[in-house]
Amino acid sequence: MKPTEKADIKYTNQRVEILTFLREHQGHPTVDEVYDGVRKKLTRISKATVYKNLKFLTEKGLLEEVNVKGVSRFEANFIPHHHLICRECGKMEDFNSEQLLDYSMKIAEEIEGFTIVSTSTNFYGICKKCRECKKET
Amino acid sequence: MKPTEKADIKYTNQRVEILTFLREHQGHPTVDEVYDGVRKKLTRISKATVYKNLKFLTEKGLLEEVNVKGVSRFEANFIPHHHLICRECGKMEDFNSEQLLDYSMKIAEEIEGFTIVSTSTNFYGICKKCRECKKET
DNA sequence: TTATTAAATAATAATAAATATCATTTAGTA
DNA sequence: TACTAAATGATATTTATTATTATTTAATAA
Ligand SMILES: [Mn+2]
Ligand SMILES: [Mn+2]
Ligand SMILES: [Zn+2]
Ligand SMILES: [Zn+2]
Repeated sequence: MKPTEKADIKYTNQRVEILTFLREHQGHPTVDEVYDGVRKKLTRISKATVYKNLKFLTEKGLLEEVNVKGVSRFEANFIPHHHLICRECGKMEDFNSEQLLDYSMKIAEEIEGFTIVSTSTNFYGICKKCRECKKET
Repeated sequence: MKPTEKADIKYTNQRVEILTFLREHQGHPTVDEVYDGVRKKLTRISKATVYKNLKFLTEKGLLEEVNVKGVSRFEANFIPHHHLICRECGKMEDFNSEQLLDYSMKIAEEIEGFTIVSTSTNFYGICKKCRECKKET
């Protein structure tokens, strides 16, 4: 693990592989996708360990849990960004717009009762693939 | 149910009560909160019916499922709006900003590969209650 | 480098959440 | 009012998640 990395945790092989996998796969993988991915390196890893560590790493602030259409997914990208979400298939892509972040944070300053520290905008629609599938029918 | 309402569905007592409850409780209730709320009117309603109908009404476009900190919640407010989300307790409040919707939709026009139909911004932070709790410790 | 030890793991059991089944009831209609 | 497809309630089943525990391991210091 990078020596620059904060977090006072034990970097076990299992945790390193989970983090590495998520950092190399920016598509917001599910629990099962993480499990299958990590198993290629650590064939004996238990699914309970994957569950426990996804939860643990999320609590420690090294991961974020997101949810699309009822399915939990995990995010390792901590650079503030937005998401394009397909209402059809649940695909979730990163989308960057510094100006939208700035605009939202400016608006956040006006909000009372909540102390806002970050924002993220979801863009809902239909992805290219799903749009083409629908045309065919 | 309002005669103006679309949706070609059977308006059973159970469905009417679920929709009514969610429309009268804008705080994004969970499955259990819906179940408990609706049971005050329909004491014999089954939990399976609540699950089935929340899913059904979501598919029919009369409800929306959201998720905060791994917990499913339901939304009956279809007027485009934003959310203030407490990272501490998971509270989720509505927040309106027409200008932010406009700004986001303008940006959405530039996006390729996705056809965007709506946007919503999440403001993450800490609510008043949680902030005061933390001060005390 | 090796010994020590608290924490993490694998395997599995236990819970909780969600869905499926099916006999009975009901909303919508004719 | 009678008919029928669909919905319900009760419960079984499945799936997702968390807890338990004997064993292993990462981090620390001798
Ligand atoms: Mn992302
Ligand atoms: Mn809302
Ligand atoms: Zn899609
Ligand atoms: Zn709070």
